[in-house]
Amino acid sequence: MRYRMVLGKNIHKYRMKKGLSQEKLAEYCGLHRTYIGAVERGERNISIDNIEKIANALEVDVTQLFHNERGH
Amino acid sequence: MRYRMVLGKNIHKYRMKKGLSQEKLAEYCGLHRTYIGAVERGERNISIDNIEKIANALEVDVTQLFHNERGH
DNA sequence: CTGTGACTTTTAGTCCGTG
DNA sequence: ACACGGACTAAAAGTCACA
Repeated sequence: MRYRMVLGKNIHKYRMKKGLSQEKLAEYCGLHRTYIGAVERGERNISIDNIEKIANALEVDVTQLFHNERGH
Repeated sequence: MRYRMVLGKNIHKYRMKKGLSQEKLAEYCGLHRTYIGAVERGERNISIDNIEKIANALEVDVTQLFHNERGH
């Protein structure tokens, strides 16, 4: 199960891009700040409804959150 | 919350494309057949780990399951 | 082969803190 | 501002009998 890690990394990336704190993002999507942190670390098995909420708050498409940047 | 509907439709589509029954797909991804059915109908708020399992069983990328075909 | 309602178990998700 | 923990509540996971 490693897609939750990809998701966490991407949430972190887009959150930083918007200059938001975990607290602010949590506020925008109606979730708890400790939960956002855990998701970014890949510790939680997040559900699709919440993935959608976070994507909306970050103003990105859901598919963008699943994009796996491997590589360099 | 409507991404779970998109997901359900796509799971159904790719399952049909492979000529699988809900039972067979359930067997391949280690889930229960009634659960697969409920997900296809958009009744369950499925988590990322299970989305990944289903994508693997269908041999498609996770992002494909989120692709929204609109259009007539 | 699939839909549905009911059900129990597990975990998501919250809220209180700490360093 | 973030990581992490414990305790708690809401909801998802997972199963079943029957239509």
